[in-house]
Amino acid sequence: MTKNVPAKTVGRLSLYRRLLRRLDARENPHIFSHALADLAGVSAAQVRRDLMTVGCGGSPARGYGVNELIDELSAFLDAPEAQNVVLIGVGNLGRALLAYFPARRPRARIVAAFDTDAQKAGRVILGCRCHAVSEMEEVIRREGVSAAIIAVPAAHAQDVAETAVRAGVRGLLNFAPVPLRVPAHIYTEDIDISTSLDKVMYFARAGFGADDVRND
Amino acid sequence: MTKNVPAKTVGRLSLYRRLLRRLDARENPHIFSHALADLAGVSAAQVRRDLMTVGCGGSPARGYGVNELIDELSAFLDAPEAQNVVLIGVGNLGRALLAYFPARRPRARIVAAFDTDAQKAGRVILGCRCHAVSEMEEVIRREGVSAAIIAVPAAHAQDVAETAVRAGVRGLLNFAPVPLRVPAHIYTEDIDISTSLDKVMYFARAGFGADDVRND
DNA sequence: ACTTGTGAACCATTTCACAGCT
DNA sequence: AGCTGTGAAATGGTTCACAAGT
Repeated sequence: MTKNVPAKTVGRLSLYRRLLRRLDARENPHIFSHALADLAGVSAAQVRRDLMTVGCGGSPARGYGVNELIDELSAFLDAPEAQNVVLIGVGNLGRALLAYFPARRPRARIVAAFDTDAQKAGRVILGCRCHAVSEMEEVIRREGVSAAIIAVPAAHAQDVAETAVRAGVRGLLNFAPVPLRVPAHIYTEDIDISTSLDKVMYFARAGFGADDVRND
Repeated sequence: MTKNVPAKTVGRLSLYRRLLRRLDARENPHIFSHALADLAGVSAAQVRRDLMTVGCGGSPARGYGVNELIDELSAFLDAPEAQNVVLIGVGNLGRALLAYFPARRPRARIVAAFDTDAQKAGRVILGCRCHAVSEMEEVIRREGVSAAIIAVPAAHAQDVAETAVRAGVRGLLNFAPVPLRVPAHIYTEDIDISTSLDKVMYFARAGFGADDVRND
């Protein structure tokens, strides 16, 4: 069924949904592609093409129905039932993620965390039970976890990724500053903060003329 | 001079440099494009093209000199002197970033942090002086800050971005889950953790056949 | 008059493939 | 024999532009 929607499109659809939810649908129950495009910082044609890709339609007279769109996007983006997620690495970043996620993402339940620090094993940190890394494979299997968030130092990232994949995880959100070598059918999203800062520092440098920077 | 190198290429160059630094140049003072490609998870042709773009050369016999490459990449990526950066928003994520960055990025000095919480103003958090947001414009000007890291809630992101830009910042690293509307000559890198998790959740779902997922 | 939906054109980026070097 | 450097081709993604709808 799913017609091979590009990752970039999925990303924008997630953004559209978030922006639409911030709108008060009572004030304005409909929105035109160019208005949503403005909010998202993309072109109107891009919005229409993205929505078309997942079968969302609007009317030339009124545009797209806000609530309708939110529901259709959710039907596309969300799995039928909530998906279980684990966090690997409960350092500074890991704790920030624990504080950030559970609140606003009820469809992705962080069911367990793992850390090599023996002090942390067994404790409950920010509402999330923390286990030793040695228990990871068993817990992931038992809980039917579909994705893992990797927030460990570079040196351990490949290792924990392999363990997670062996246990049946199908998606990885990788904050470690190294690319992971995993089988092709495992989806990996890298969030490389160091590289991002390098890019910002590079383009923030004085010396770019009229600034014809090609961003993506 | 700088010949309009695409942001994606700059990102990979930053990655190559990081990977090369992890190598022990004594063990292996030279590296072939396919070996570096393997480490970076890209094609060998990609590596050669990227290095060519910034004028790095190798020899068909030995490949590229590791230390030489690190130096050439640094000459390209780094500004002549260290650049000053500020952090806006000292919540959970902001503190994690403070703990993460200063250690490993000596070229990007986080010279100040800002928060609306009056409790934090004046204090030194993780080695970084924290100011009230009202002082932001003045501090950014005084310190000659070239980039800002935005780690505030969605509702405040546009506001603080505008203030930072008004004060002369040229690059933004945005962790808030909304796109920023800033002038075209300001480089913005969005790190949208919510969207990234949505993408992982989407592609981690069961039901993708032989997995012909188009990633980027 | 202003919109949506969409084939076609366009553009950026990646990969191919091979000449030239060692 | 195996590499680098690089035009040329291919791929993937975005924008154009316009027919059709209201």
